[in-house]
Amino acid sequence: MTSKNSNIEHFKDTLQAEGLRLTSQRIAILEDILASEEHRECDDILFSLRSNQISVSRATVYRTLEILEKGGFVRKMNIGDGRFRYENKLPKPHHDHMICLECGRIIEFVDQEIEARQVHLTKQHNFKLVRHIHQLFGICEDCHPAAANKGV
Amino acid sequence: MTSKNSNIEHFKDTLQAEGLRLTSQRIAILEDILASEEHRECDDILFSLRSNQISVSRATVYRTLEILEKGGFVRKMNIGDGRFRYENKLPKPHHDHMICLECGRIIEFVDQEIEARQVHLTKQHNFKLVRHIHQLFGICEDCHPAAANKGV
DNA sequence: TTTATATTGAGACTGAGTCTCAATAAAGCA
DNA sequence: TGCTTTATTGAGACTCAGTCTCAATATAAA
Repeated sequence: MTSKNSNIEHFKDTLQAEGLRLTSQRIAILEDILASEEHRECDDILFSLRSNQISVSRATVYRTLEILEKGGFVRKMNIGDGRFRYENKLPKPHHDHMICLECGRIIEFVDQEIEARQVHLTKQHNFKLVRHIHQLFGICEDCHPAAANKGV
Repeated sequence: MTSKNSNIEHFKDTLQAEGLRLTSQRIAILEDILASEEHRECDDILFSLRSNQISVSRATVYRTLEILEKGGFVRKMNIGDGRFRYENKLPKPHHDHMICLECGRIIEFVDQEIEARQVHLTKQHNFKLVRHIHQLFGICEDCHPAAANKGV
């Protein structure tokens, strides 16, 4: 609760710094995102709000998501299927994703060696690294039970 | 020339194996792709064909690109800007991409350590790795000349 | 040739996301 | 508190890449 409130406070500050207003829609959207650990697309968020009797327009969700992304509250990601997903970014360190091609499940991972190699490689090309996308597509253990039984 | 013809032969075989027909449009599209080392979107290919007085419909380009992708002639990639790009894949080993946020330039790279870590990480999660996307976004040396002058 | 059927082109359609604009609601001020 | 200014909202029009439809055409095999 305290942390939730501090997030709302932080959001309020972010808005104020940009001359934006704190509206009930924006708070509702932020709270919905903070309450989820999933990687959801706009409509998932919209339907989640509606299931809580909160009616917001799709345009407002997109608009708020943009503000939240710029403010570092949300991470916008693209897994190549033509839709963007958004994940709660607040308490999380950087990570990349494994994506199951069968069930869509997303597993987060980080690897310091890979991170270091990226820096090394970009330096070699005199390329200023700003951000990266690293996605491993495959089949998760729930979707290939035979292999799962062979043990890790 | 010989290699180009062998590619067309290979394409012919691929089509035959699937019960598909060899049409002038399909050959023209494949030849255009083989002649380019760029990462182009559909319309780039379409305009390139037109500049050679070859008129093909956009739908046919998309349809052929799909066949070429399945046949391993072409790699379809998504750099997150809402459009797909296609690159000639034929003589090339696997590689990933650095993408300049300013000029759109694409630099190819491979790193065996990263490849190995990916395998290692997916094994840890009992995840069957099928393919991956690794994109490093940043500013290429042509777009930050000051930094370039400081040397590599 | 003829025939069966895959392919093509033109344009309608789809779907995610953006834009427009009148109505509404924050926020600062009297 | 009420007033005023102006940011925000919602609804739906719009955009744009990509897909689908279907009649006309072209390929491949007989």
